[in-house]
Amino acid sequence: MTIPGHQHETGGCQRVNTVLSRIGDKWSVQVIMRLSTGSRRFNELKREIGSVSQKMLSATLRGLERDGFVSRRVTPSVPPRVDYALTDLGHELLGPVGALGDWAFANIDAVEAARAAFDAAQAQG
Amino acid sequence: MTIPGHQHETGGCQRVNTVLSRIGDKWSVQVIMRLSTGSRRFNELKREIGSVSQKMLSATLRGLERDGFVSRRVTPSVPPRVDYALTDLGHELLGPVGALGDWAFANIDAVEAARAAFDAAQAQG
DNA sequence: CAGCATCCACTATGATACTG
DNA sequence: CAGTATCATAGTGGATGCTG
Repeated sequence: MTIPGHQHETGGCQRVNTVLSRIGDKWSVQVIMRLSTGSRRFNELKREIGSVSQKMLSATLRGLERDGFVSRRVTPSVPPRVDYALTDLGHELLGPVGALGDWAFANIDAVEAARAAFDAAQAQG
Repeated sequence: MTIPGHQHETGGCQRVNTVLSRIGDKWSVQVIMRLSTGSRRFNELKREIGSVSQKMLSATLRGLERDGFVSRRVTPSVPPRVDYALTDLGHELLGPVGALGDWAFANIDAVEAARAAFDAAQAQG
């Protein structure tokens, strides 16, 4: 992406976008950050994140598992036990995602100020 | 984001997520990458991206402008001329976004292989 | 040229109830 | 505990036609 245009030959832009979309969805980054400190059970994650619904946590985990970022280990006991953890690929992803998150966190004030200024200009003009 | 949990005190996670969501949306990164090489007019961008609709390009640019990543300069002529360019903040964003894009591009084969394996396991199991 | 307005299909998210 | 199934709703994205 540092050399604009160089990946269009192979349709790389659209393919890469499927990964960026997962990063941008509502819960994936939350889950990845939680798992960065160790594996978690389903309801552990749900409690920690708090505001996520069962359905969305389930869907998010399935998406991350499908992409190869998260592993799912089932212990067939009663009650059942399922542990989620980052794969090697998931840990690698943590690098650039963390950098983007850090940047966003460092600049969130500037972004929110820009939004406020824009909205004010709209309301007035 | 490298120190999990440290930004929850100020609700940073939710606020940061609004930035990540913009990165994850369908057209923002495309537009940012195009503008990284210089300013563009509306229809220039539309032609270059190709598959984007007028409505979505318009909405994407307005969103990026609102967040302070893109500037919009109007030349009141006939026909009208509008030039879009990255702001300083937009150029800074290019760093982490480019890194994530590079990572995604470098690992897209692994991700697609994981997807294929997952889908095959589903179809069979 | 650079858009906005309208209508429509599809998706994402959530609330609730149920299951092995 | 760890989900799936169902229903309801809000938002996204696209097609088309119109405007200054």
